[in-house]
Amino acid sequence: MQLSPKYKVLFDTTLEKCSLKATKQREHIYSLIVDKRDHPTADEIFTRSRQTMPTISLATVYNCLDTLVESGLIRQVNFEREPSRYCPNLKPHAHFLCKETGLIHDIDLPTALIEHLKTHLPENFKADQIEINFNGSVNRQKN
Amino acid sequence: MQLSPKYKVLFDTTLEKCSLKATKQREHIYSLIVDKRDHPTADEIFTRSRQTMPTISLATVYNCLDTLVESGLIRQVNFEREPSRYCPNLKPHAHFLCKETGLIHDIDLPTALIEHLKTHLPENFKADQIEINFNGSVNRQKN
DNA sequence: AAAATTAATTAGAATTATTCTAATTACACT
DNA sequence: AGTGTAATTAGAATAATTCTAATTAATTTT
Repeated sequence: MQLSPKYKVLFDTTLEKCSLKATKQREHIYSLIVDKRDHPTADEIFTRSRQTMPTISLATVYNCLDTLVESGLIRQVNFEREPSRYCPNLKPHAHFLCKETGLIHDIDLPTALIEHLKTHLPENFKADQIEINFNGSVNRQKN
Repeated sequence: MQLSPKYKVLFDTTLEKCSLKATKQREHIYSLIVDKRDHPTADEIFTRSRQTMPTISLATVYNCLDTLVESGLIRQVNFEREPSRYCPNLKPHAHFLCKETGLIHDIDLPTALIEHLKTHLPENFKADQIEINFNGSVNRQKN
């Protein structure tokens, strides 16, 4: 609900750089995604945002999410054709969807590994982005 | 439209193994996907299938595609939230979506590399599947 | 500061891919 | 031939997202 100085600066400067306005709706939605990093859907974000900003509309949520994704402040995460989810982690990483819990986990991957993947492309192929999604289950740790 | 013996056997034995029936609609749809490997959508498959099987319904196309995916005869390919596409290539491979042409290309990846990716998962994470999607552009080769 | 311009938000309708429902058809087995 | 089960079918329903047109907010120009 309240962005920490670090994220506030990132938010302001990033939007500035894209000549987009740092509106209160955009900041509110961004702060929700930064605060609760459970990869929420647009609808979940809509519900959460109305708790403290009851007049916000679903269209605005979608608009703001698009803006945040385009500016590079958040990433859109898609598994199969499920509703899109949103993630504030900007480090290169993959995602893991646990089929038991439905939870999505960030998986850190070394940049070198991601670059290595690109070497398998034919030479006239130029990749802007790589998306790596794991499906599986997270086993409870023995104790 | 007519499955080669190799694919016909694969089709029959795979469905048999899953105790599913090798109906003419399923075979027809499978043959279209094997024949024209351009990663068609359900709707494109529906249009193509009606050319030689005019009574087939869209629901059947979806049902057959589900069946073929579940039996492992084809793979479902999803980019962002675009309509699902279908692919008969069963070797482990990634996909590359060219933003200029909209075409999807298969990218062969060594099994070892895919296995290597799994080593970056926390040890209690067990992956059933990995999906790797590239976005970018294919540059015309200089000549 | 008022007026004008532009961008962002809003509510609700529209779209689109997909799934569901209920009825019919096709086939395998007695 | 009759019965049971699975598959197909048409059309309705769903759900996520996008679109439209009107309003609001913010910024720049007069």
